[in-house]
Amino acid sequence: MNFAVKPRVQSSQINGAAYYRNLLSTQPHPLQNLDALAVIVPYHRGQEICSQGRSVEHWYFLISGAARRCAIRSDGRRQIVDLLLPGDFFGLAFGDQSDATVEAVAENTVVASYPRPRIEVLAESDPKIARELRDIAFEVLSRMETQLLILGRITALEKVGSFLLEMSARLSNGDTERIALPISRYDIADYLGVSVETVSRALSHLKQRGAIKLLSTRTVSIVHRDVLEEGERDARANSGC
Amino acid sequence: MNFAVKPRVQSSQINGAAYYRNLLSTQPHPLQNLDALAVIVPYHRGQEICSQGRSVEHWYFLISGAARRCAIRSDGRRQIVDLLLPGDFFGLAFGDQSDATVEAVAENTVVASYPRPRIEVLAESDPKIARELRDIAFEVLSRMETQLLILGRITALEKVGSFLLEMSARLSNGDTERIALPISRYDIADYLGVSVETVSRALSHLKQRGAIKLLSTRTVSIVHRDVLEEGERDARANSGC
DNA sequence: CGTATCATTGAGCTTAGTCAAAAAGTGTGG
DNA sequence: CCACACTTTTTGACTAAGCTCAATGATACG
Repeated sequence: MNFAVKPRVQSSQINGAAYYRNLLSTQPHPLQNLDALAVIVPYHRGQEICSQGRSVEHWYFLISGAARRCAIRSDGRRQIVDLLLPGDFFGLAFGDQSDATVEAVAENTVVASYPRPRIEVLAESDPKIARELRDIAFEVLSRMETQLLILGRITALEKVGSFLLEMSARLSNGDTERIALPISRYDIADYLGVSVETVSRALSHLKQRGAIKLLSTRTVSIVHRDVLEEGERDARANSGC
Repeated sequence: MNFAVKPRVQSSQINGAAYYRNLLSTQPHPLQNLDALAVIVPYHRGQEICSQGRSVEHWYFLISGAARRCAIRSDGRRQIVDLLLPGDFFGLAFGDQSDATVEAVAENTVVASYPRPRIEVLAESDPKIARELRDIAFEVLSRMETQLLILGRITALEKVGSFLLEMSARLSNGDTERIALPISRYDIADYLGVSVETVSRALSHLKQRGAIKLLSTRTVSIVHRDVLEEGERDARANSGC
């Protein structure tokens, strides 16, 4: 009973384990030296990666796909407190109070998990590893701060705008103006603390105004970054000329 | 030009330096062993403790008083992204993008600052210190997460309610039902992402309903914790009987 | 090809923001 | 100690942004 969720390895076209291990080694990240300790597991869409209890036992690294960390309120409402994209670490220090669980949001989300006790022990003897763990914590801190700044914005238009900019920055695949949103409108809504309808309306609004293009429902192309940053306010001044 | 802001030591009733150093040593915290390295400085209300530039050079520990970390938006609106209370560390890893500055919010806010390069060097050779730094990072992470959960709440009543509960938990001076709010309504508003008037109304509402008592404008006594947790929703059910 | 989920759009209602003014503290100097 | 100016807090009236409910289109998936 090591894993509460039993993940099936999808040996679709390629030999799973070896392929993912290679994927991990080619992606530069702080714990590179500890990759031998990592267990690599692919998850299905919606599958639980870790829940409150297990989070203290491992550090996780998202190799591919996407995941969300959710907190469920007493009223049944869901809040997405963290969005995990390729290259992100998670699972370090979930608040004691928030019983947050992490779920895969894309099909075939691949996660490497490092056993916490082992890396702690290694950090005791290897200051380089200790420093890397610290750097990872800072990285997570910075991600949370970004999220905090987005949530603190007032209008829905601003929130959606800065969300798109954040996605653009974090999914930077060379071509930064074209974003493949990894999550549904529902997820965006719960991530930004607004209703689904409002997210949809904000996107339509931005599209109508020419700030973005919707190549498909999940693919956004940014036309005018400045409009996304500033929300409604200065939009008149910008579109007026 | 070590300090951009020149703080005057207030040798009010007691010898400043020695008094604060004693205060620091009596307050248990992770970097206790490094207190000899710390520079202890008292600040006036509104005084800047550190700005974006300086934040990378030091780790800070708030000994007494209170401070706020603010980000100023392009539209001039202020967001308080972190509230520092006695026992809190800060200054570790401000996001690159948020040019946040930390300001004292109470008169005579005393802060210990540890030079970052020095402690980094020490962490290289002492795994115990390395671990303590990590623990501090997790502590900050947990604080940010709490803030994220509060900001994610929908109604203003819920936000104010959970803010009071957070204050109650963090200012736990034995008597947890009586809270001495360290910040103004304006600050609360910018911390929760609502307007001042809304904060005031929410407090009045909670008072009228009997969930809290306002002993003075800045002193709140919690009567019914459950109402604060749940916001409006179940309030009828609770007060109805 | 049908079904379920996701996305968009509209109409009415509620909440919170804005503007404005009064009330309550706070601190200063006479 | 009081009067004064200043800030903070509260309350009211109006307005607007976003939520809810509801219906329709689009997509994905078996």
